[in-house]
Amino acid sequence: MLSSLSNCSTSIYLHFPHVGDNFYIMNHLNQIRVRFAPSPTGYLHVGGLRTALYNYLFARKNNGVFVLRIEDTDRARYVEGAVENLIDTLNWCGLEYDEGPNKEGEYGPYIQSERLKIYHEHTERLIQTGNAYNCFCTAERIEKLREEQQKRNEQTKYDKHCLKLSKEEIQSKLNEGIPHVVRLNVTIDQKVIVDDIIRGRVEFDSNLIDDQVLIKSDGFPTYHLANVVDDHLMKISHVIRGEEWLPSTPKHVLLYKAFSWDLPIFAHLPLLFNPDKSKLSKRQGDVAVEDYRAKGYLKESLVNFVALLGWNPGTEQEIFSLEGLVNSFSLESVNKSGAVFNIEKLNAFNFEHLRLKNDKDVLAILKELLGKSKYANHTWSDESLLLIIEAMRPRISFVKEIIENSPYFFEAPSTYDEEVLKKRWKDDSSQQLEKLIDEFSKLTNPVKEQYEEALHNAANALEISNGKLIHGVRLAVSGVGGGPGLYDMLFILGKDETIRRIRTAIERMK
RNA sequence: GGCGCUAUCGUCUAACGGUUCAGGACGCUGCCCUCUCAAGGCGGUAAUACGGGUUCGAUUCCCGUUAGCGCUACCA
Repeated sequence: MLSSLSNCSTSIYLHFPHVGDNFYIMNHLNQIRVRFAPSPTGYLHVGGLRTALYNYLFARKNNGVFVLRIEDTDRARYVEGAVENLIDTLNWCGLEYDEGPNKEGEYGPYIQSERLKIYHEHTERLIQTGNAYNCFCTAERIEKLREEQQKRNEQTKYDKHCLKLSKEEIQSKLNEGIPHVVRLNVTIDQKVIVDDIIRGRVEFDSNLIDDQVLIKSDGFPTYHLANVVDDHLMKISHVIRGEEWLPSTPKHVLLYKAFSWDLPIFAHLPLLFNPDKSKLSKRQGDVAVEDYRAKGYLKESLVNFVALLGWNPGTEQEIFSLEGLVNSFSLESVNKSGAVFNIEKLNAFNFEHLRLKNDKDVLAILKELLGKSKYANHTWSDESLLLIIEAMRPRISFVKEIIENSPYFFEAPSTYDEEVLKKRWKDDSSQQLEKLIDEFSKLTNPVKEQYEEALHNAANALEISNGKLIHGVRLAVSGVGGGPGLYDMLFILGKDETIRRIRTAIERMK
């Protein structure tokens, strides 16, 4: 496919800074510096989280620096409060950056809209060296050009029309204040090589690369210019980003070349997909980290799950803390192929991480949820909430399920599950439970074993099996057929409440 | 259309040419345990897209086909 290029007059063989098997030993940079460079569109996409995470892990693993840079060069997409939200979400995930907004390092500012002067100075250099030029073409002309090219089934690209303008013409147009952009002057017939840690060597034909706009007519740089200038100035050693950037990387390579700058090392991450393998999008479920946070996912599970989408430690371990991920992570073991974001597995991770959490943390979450629930006016002692947590933890994947699945710990049942009623409540149930109430009444401050003993006594006296009583009590006390062990439930509810609920049930079954 | 990337169970993945009738996890499912629901234990289900090479030997290397995805903006 590249045979037509075999007689190219020039080839760019770019500096490929790897030594032996170790990509990380670099000649020109002695410090690992990576960046996460989102555009503030309002929320953190889970794909963005994965990119941020890999950058973070790589930095931490290699004693490097993790930079957060805000790419807000598209004024049309500006969203109020997006940067604050982004930082908040990143912090919630535990991905603390070393340099960035509100945490200035040597290479700031870290918000691109505050770096306009830098981009213009660099663009001026490019124009002077002939690597870029002013373009005064109207949107209409470009549109028409594109249409014609499409009609002829040609590659759609700018025709370098304004490159032919004389110095005088340019100056006079500039003086007239005619709107213009600055374009990259891509030389033809070159082979542009991108070396990527994950994908190996990828070659591009420069004839297929458009004279990319570098500075828009509003004076803001495009991503292509800004990211190259900033990555260089911020001494970024490794550019770790999504695969959607791979096709425009040759443009970036050409820019580095035009500036006579060394290349960073590239690593293009595989994409995340919807269940139908299309690019992960809002239409098919939640894509914002904030959504998962709101739904009660633990940051530990989200981070752990997302880490394993495209990377694995080479062992069979799946459950990791953030520290564990740092220790095991390497860019070489990142996969090439995209991965489906599978909620079921995320849920399973939440289940696992929920049981790894200590009681105190779960208690804090539960109290927060209760405060936002219909039980906001009630208060429970930490002691009893801890007992509820202990009873429910093996049965849930989310803390909120304690409230959803076992409301009977917080209020008496108002209805009884019909199916269970049919199956477990017989004609003689009421009478049997009366006997049980007698036994329970004899107890003072009973512990769970005493409930068991009392129930046993009642069953013996009635000459029935324990099971007969147990199911009836469970239903009377909880309204449902499932849940923690009966005696645990009774102990948590307490003697008085237990008896009250059994009485209510007997009354209502009449 | 052009360019590029990718291709192992439904999904996430392991296997870095040969201890593989392809391993683990999620899901689904059977049994055990059990006062229920879970959890847990022990099983089961299910994959190398297709076709050519290279090789004594290909999931693994090469080529092609097919499919999926990405990019093709004065968006990132």
